[in-house]
Amino acid sequence: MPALIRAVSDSDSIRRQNRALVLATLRRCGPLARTNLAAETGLSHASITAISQDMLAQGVLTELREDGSDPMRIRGRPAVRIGFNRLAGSVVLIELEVNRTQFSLVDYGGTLIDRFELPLRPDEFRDVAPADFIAGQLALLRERNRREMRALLAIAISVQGILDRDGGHLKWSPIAHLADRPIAEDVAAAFRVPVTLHKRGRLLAEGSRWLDPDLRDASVATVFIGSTVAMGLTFRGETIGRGNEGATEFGHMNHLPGGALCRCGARGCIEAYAADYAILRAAYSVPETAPPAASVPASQYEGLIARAGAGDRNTRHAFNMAGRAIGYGLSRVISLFDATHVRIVGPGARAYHLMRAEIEAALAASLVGRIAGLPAIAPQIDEKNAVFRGLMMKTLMRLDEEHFASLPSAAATA
Amino acid sequence: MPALIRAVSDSDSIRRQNRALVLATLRRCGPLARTNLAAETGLSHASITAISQDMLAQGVLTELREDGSDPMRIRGRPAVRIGFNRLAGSVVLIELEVNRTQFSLVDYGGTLIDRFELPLRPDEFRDVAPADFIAGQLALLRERNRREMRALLAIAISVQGILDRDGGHLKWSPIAHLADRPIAEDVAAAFRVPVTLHKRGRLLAEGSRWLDPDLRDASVATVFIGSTVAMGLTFRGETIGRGNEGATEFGHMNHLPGGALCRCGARGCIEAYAADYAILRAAYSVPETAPPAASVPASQYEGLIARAGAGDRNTRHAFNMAGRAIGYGLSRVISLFDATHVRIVGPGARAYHLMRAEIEAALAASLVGRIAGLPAIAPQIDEKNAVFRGLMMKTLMRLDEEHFASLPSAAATA
DNA sequence: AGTTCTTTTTTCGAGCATCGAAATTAATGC
DNA sequence: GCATTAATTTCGATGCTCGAAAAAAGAACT
Repeated sequence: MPALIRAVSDSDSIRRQNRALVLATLRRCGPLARTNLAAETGLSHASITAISQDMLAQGVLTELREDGSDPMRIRGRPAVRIGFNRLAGSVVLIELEVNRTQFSLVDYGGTLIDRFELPLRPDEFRDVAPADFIAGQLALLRERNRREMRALLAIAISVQGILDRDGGHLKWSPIAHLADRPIAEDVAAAFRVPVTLHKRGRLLAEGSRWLDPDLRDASVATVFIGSTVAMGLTFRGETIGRGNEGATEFGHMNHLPGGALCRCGARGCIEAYAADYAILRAAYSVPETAPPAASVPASQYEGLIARAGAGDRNTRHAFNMAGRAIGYGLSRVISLFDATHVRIVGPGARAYHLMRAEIEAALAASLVGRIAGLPAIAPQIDEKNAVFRGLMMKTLMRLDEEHFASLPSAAATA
Repeated sequence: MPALIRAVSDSDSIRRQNRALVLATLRRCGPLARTNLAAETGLSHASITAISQDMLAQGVLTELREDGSDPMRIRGRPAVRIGFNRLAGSVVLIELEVNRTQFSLVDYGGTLIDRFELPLRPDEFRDVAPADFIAGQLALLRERNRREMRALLAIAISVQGILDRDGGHLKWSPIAHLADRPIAEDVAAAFRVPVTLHKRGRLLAEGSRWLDPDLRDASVATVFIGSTVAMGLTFRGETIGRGNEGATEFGHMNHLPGGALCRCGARGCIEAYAADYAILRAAYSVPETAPPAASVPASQYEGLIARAGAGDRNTRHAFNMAGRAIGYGLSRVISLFDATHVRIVGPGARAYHLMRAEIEAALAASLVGRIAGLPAIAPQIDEKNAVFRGLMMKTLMRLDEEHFASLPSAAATA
């Protein structure tokens, strides 16, 4: 129930909402016959006919001609499934991370058309404006996919760091020289499509919801542990906060006042105990006030896990401290929002068994943990695509809602 | 944008939404002429006429005949203002607190009709079922207000403690013997009206939003400091979470692992540093592992503030530690949700000047505090009515939305 | 007292999206 | 070729909003 910022409702808003409902259902279930669409949405068959005719005429949806033999069919008129018209448009999804970046071109149906990945030099953005870097790569993408890029409808960029309340501007980022540079505006101006920035941690939550159906309507805290620590929260199936407000900065939530030195410069952040560099530091008994390593290769992190597995006391202790930081962090989170599920993702998921005892102990020590019970915690090893998936679904569903659901009726246009 | 749990939209939902819009506007602005109502809601004059005629006929709204001379009026047809029909129904609002309880009878227009307050014995609910206690007081209220109680539409109860996810059941409470007893069900059965439970901390946030127009659309953390510590969060003008899920348990959020002993039995809760009993304990150098005092009289707490003001080192230190706990707690909260405003309410608001430096230092030490800037923090001394106000607005607006906005049209009935 | 002006409120017809029920379509089975 | 079955469309009704024009209710002016 929106509280005060209500809008007038009229036949046009009904139209938009029901069209959006149809599109959301197709995103969730894949192509469906009109009959199933009616059952799934709760709309009458008559309305589904009207809506689908309209959107077929507009080229938003398309009928799937599946002449492939269908041995299961029994009798009656065969169902014709309807799905997204892949030609309706395309979007570019960009993932900017500390040392790599990935560009993906996806059509309206969610099919990957082209993709490439680049390493990112630490000083990349010192000399080149981020927007120019992106524009350059997009030009490349356009070379290779002229047709699809002509139908470009949106560009969405996943970034790490702190966005301002409107989500249009990066105020701080672990990616060097990236914060406080105009990105969305400049790219939007060059390509004449809307450009949105998204916080990586939230996309992770969004993405794991799409990858694991159990989580779809649950309240989930998705914790990424790797070279940073991040969290996305969903609440009964909705990502918390609209837009980019309310993005969580779990990694830089304080764990111990005046504690270990974090890459962000503050003391006692969770990240300063649980990120890869923190484990490295503790495992080799480097003082926790020592400046963090610039980066920890994946292989080295794996090595630390192995060392702990082999029984090395210092390394085990390092992971214990990490678990304690994560656990108390989670206990603080559930004091504010009672998550029913916790998913640990990223490289740190492989070290979950080393942290588990401390995580559970910390949660059990809190009032909410005792009363409401512990959330179901599980590592999720294979989440490589979660960010991409989240970015894609978010972007496509935004198109569904804001663009395609509100097209004027085809009849009116004709 | 609701993500997946969408509902079909039809002309009936338009009807409901626009009626709810009209009612919400009247709650916000008070009685309005039809013309102003149209301007304020964005609905056409024609629709406002239709809607108001309908709701006048149903007795939901009523025309205010204000024949009082109106020297300001210039020309033209005089405007007739429309307001809530006070006879449309009434609600009982119950505030259960650790040592007192208050019963208020309010009509649909929000006018207080009757009220009484009782002290609550610590063992009150050991011998008497909470529902029986409440039913007894309600019977009394009925004696005194036969007419209004016949039109009773809802009972809403403010409680302290942890509610389950559906908000129907109290799982833990600082009020002795109150948790895990059937309350809502039994009272509902006895009086045949819906009974809802509300967490006090959230009502505080809801109420201060209504009392301070600046906060109406802001993201606010309202912190209560007194015999307990509690927090309500609003997010761009909406209370976080629907229903009772997501209720914050700020007072029992961990501050220091293994720290001071809290009334809840856990160690290191914020409350164990910042509630009145914690100040008392620290001011007299009682070990922080000593069991908390059962209750601290208001006068004694005032005495502690005075003592600190007079320069007593131990007491000053006690308030500093409290500020530190609150400050780090807030820094953790804003790492998850960037509040723009913080309001300190309750008895502790009078001690704000003693805690302020530590609160601000803690916030400034966090990444989010540094990057996004500190929220505007201010004590709000006079909040006596905030809980009542929040409870009332929440309950009446719920009636607006769920009951009166969805009545079938008067024409259809006739 | 009557007329003009101004502002509020209502009336009227059109537009549009939904719905239920009935009709139509396109296959299978015999 | 004809009955059966299931998917889809057509049709008329309903209910809500809206814009424009009309009606209502006083104040101001002559």
